[in-house]
Amino acid sequence: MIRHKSKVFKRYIEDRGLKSTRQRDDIVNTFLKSDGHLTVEDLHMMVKKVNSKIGYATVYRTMKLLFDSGLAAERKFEDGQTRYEHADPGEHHDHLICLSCGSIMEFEEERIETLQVEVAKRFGFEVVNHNLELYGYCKKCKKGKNDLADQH
Amino acid sequence: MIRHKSKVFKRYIEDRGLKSTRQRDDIVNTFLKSDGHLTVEDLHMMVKKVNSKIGYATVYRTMKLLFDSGLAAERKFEDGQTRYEHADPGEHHDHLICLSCGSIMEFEEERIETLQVEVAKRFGFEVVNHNLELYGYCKKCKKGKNDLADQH
DNA sequence: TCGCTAATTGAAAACAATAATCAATTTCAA
DNA sequence: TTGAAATTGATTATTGTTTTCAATTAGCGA
Repeated sequence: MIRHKSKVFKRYIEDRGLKSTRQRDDIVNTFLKSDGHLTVEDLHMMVKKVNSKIGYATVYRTMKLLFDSGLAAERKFEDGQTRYEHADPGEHHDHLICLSCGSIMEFEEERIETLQVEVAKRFGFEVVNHNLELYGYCKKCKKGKNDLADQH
Repeated sequence: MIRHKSKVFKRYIEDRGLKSTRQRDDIVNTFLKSDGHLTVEDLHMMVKKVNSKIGYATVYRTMKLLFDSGLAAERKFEDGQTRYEHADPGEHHDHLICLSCGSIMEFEEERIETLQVEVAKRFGFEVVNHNLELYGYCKKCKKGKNDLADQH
């Protein structure tokens, strides 16, 4: 899987006359091996373990390339920091975000998608993509909150 | 309506020992008389017509107060600029955002809300609020796009 | 392999949106 | 009226991201 995506990236780079560099490889590999919703800061920290003198700017630039190549998805949640996650073609999901611990969960719900398209149609609107985030408290944090409340 | 909301704000201000000032009144009135989804920049421009020497910072601060008082809702779309719209208690809606002309339309779809809660329940997640934005092309811009495509 | 040109890098500066600082001004309760 | 506390506007700081630019590097062709 990673191998394949690596190839896709190399192909993307070659196709537009860009160059393959050590830094790009390190960043791409780190991203492909990772999991979750990572900020540029997260990625920079991770890549530095492999290649200690990689700069922030290079991470930003490479993540843009990964995004453009279709391998990464950019997510902008309410905290204002862009996060990157693996993008799988044809796949789409939305997020549950815990306001207490910050954990991010993914879900798919075809029926919501269907209704979105239906609503858009009412407006003569053509949907290209969408964001749906549910903010609240995850199972663990909700429990904590209730325990706390119980003490009163 | 505006009268009433004005009162709510005055009440809010008094209740926490804050002071009523000319600047705040000007900003609040401008916001209450406005319509749509306004950035701080929009609001600043509008308020300056009434009170030409109001600073940016005061607009930021007052919008925070309007938000805290429940009269304004903060929306963060993908362009990274916070927008404010009127908040009506108990009311909630989502947005259609045109990628071409930037127009923002509102919609309500109870069935989507219901499904959201249902999904959250599957995760043991307690939803506090949510964002749903559909990005794409509005009726007018879609038409323009097609007309353009027809020429080829 | 060498050399050259264009792409890339990292550091630093620039940017944009927002927040915090602070001296001067204003509000409002006593 | 007055004085403590809040507010203002200008400016500076901050945060996340992008751009600039001189130095380095990749990779094609000889």
